[in-house]
Formats: sequence, C-alpha cells, structure tokens
Amino acid sequence: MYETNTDVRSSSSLEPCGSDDHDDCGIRLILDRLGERWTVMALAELSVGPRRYRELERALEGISQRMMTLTLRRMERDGYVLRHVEKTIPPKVTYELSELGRSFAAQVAMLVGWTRQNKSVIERAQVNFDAQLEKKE
Amino acid sequence: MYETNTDVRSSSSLEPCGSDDHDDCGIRLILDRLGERWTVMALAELSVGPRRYRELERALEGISQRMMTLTLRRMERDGYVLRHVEKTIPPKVTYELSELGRSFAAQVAMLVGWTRQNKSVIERAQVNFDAQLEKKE
DNA sequence: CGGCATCCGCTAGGATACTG
DNA sequence: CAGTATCCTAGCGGATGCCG
Repeated sequence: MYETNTDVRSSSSLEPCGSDDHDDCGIRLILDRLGERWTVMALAELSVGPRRYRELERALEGISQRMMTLTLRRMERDGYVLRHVEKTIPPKVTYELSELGRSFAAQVAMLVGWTRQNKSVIERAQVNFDAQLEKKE
Repeated sequence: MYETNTDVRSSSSLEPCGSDDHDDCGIRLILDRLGERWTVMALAELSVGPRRYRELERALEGISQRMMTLTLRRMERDGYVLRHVEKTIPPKVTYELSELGRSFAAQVAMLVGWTRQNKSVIERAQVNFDAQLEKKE
C-alpha cells in the first residue's frame, strides 16, 4: 500500500495544515499568482522553451506591455523564471523556466487536465443554476 | 468521443490545449474561483463534512457575511456545493460538497502539498529578489 | 439563523506615452 | 527591443444596516 512516490499527494484530503486556525498554510503564495490573468499562459509558453520578451508578448495575445512585464517580474521574484540579459543594442532579454518553475508548471498541467475532464459538468451546473434563478422571478 | 482515462495527468506538460491560440482551454473556469480569497478555505472546511452557514462563518475566521454568501453561491453555481434548506423558524441551511466538489478538493489538496514542499524555496527566492533590487538603489 | 442591499476603498489590469 | 511611468476603471471584498 506504500506509495514511495516523490509524490505531492501526501495529504489526499484537503483541510490545509491540520486545520491551522485561519492561516491557509501558504497556499495563497501560489494561488494569488495563478489567480492573475496571464501567469498560466506565460507558464505554458515558457514550458515549451526559453522565450524572448517580444516572443512572449506575441504568444500571449492581447496582453499589455505593462502586464507582460509585471507578470514576468512576479514569476521571477517567486523563483519560477530566470531572466538573462544581453546588453547589446538593441538589448536581448530571454526568459526561461527554472527547475522550480518546471515543477510548478507540471502541477498546473494537472489542474488543466482536471478542468478538461470536468469542464462540461461545471458549465452545465452553471447553466442549470442560472435557469433555476430565473424561474423564481 | 470517449474518455477512457480517469487519470488527470494525461498531459504531463503544460501548454494548454495544444497551443490553442488565446483561449486558456477553460482553466480560468477554476482558477478564477481559486483566485478568490475564501474558496479554498471553504472547500477545506466542507471536505471535513457538511456544515451549516454559521459553522462555516465561524470556521473561516474574518470573513464577512457578504463574502461568505457570495463564496458559497459561486461554489454552488459551479456545482461543487449542494445547498439544503429546512424551512423551520429559524431556518437551517446546510452546505455539502458534491461528488464534483470532492474531486475538486482533491486537486486543490495536491496543490497544497506542492506548496508545502516548495514554500521555503519560493520565500527564499522572494527575499533574495527583493534584496537584489535594494542593492541597485 | 441565514441571508440581501448599499456604500466605499483597494488593486488588477488596460491604454497611452516616453526611454536607453 | 525591452522596458518604465502615468492615468483610469471595473470588480473583489470589507463594513454596516435591514429582513423573514
């Protein structure tokens, strides 16, 4: 019955930190980042391989320069992304996932997988919920 | 199209939806919810067992009535939570995780596990990043 | 008890302009 | 090319008050 895995699923049930009173056991550290609009897409693009600033900007269609920079800075600050600068003219800046970043991307990939499998169920629940509301009006 | 696969890790690498142009393949459906402040804590509390409104409110220390209600409504709308009403006086309303909700909670538990394992690495990266910034000023 | 309605501050994030 | 700086708004979320 032993899972000798490197596995992350050491606690198979939720209930963060053994019901640590109101601390969320640090999960916010990553969920605040994932909650932002572009992080996952940047993670996805970078998990293909290293990318220059402009390449990312083009891949993340619709992103503003401001958010491109902010997103990358925050990912770098958390240690997911490594930033390499070549001080040529014009400059060349390359972004790359760190070991931590690749591990993180793998986790997010699982979430994406779960979402893909349950998307239709969720959407049906939403439609149904909204329909019930209307009937009461 | 049949999905014979119960395993969520069908795509081990990120790169949502085979580089679907700018759609994030629906991951926002769940990340927008997880990005909110109280969802994970509510999920955690409910994964222990069914709870009444006030019980949840007390468990999620610091939450406002407004956000307690909003959080529960949105979780109900997505199909994670079932709401049972007993029209007594005073009323008794009980919330409970659905099958989907338990499956979702299990996914979040993995994220919590990953966070626990990497928390210190991330925090060290942040401190280091901030220190580098100050040196340049 | 289990809500909904209202007001209000804070911040994610878009648009635009400028720089080394 | 790879940013920074400024302005602005839409929406999360807190505080407060009322209700069946």
